[in-house]
Amino acid sequence: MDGEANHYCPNESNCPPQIKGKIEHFISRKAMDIESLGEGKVKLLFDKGYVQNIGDLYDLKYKKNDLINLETINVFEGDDDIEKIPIEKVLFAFSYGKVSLKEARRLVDSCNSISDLVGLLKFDLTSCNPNRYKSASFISLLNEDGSILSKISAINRFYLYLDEVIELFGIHNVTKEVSQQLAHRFKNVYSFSKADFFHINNEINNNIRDFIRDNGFDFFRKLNTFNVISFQQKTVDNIISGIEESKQKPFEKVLFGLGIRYVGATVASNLAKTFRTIDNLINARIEELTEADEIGIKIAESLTRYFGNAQNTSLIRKLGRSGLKFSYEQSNLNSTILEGKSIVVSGKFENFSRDELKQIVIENGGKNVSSVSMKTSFILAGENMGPEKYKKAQKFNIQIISIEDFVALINQ
DNA sequence: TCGTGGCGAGGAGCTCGAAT
DNA sequence: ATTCGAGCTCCTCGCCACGA
Repeated sequence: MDGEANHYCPNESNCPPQIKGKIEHFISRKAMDIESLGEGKVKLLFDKGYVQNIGDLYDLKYKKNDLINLETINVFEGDDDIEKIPIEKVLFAFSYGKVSLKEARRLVDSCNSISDLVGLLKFDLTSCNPNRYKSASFISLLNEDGSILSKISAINRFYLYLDEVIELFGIHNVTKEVSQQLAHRFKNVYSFSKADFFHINNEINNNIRDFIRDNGFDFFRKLNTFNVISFQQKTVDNIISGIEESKQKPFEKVLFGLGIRYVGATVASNLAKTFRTIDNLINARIEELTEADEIGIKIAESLTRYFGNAQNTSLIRKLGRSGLKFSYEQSNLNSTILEGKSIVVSGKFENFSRDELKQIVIENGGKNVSSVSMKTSFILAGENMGPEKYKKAQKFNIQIISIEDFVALINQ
């Protein structure tokens, strides 16, 4: 879109990054706040076909046993350095458990050049007491096939590219071309499991198949170029209970979670209060929408576009059947002491979270705002309030009050 | 058992642009 | 012209899983 920093993919319902982004938005703190799920786990669940849209999250409880022990090596998209592997990780991976990553790092740190390192690996450590230096047995392993050391020496860098590591890895059978093919293939998958790993290698070269089948996955795991994401019992329990608890979230949070363009937390809250139910909102015409507080033509058009898509309305029906709230529940005001006041909450508080304080503001008739302006009534400041907010408060002469003063004000 | 490392939670600031 | 929310990035710290 012209003049905009953000580009919206027109292929909304079939573009994987956009679908994953919508799921991430839905589970985020400001929306449904589903604990223990985040970017990495959402991507794994999506890539493995467990979650194709936000509605599928509510079916995960039926697949609990499939999720436990689900594991992937996760390649982050757009990471330019993904191919560069520090030499200590290469040594760690080649040691097949004989040397720790920490120990490999210590070895590398003690060297100023690759020839120092090769020298150290070739001579010094083999004479050490193996109990003091676990590396010793590893070094003798490297020495059995001098070509590993000589190749590292020839490369003369403290990092290797992925294809160079693969070339070292399958040292007797892998050609330069095959290692480049493999490196390219790994770079261009987002995540893969042990089964995917065998599949890739079977495709490429039968000669190295057996070797990789026995050692490959663990080797790449050790290389740590890829992040390992795994679902253990505790994680799965936390995710399932987080998803169940999200059914208690009020309508405005659900509405925000749908990820409709221009509908953030505040707009969602206004819409929920004004239209009361999802059906009223779906059926509202543009002119009815723009009559609502702070809703202009852009937001109204965005809403009608969203609700005009049958996939979106069927998703909403599915979420409704799962037990999510799609009608507004009026919260009882504790007082009207903050009526007409715009309040900024900033910093850390010992006994309250910021969200709790914002809820207290609403329950007492006040309005939460996120940035300081001349219209701000006061700032409720905890430890380490934003320095820019402080500057603006000084500039506009806005009162800054402590949590103690705020509590006293509410309890008047 | 303890150290390590990644993910997620919770906080911040900044820019852009919609609403008024 | 001004206000302030949306949408983004960045930072720190605690939790969890894994390996030595």
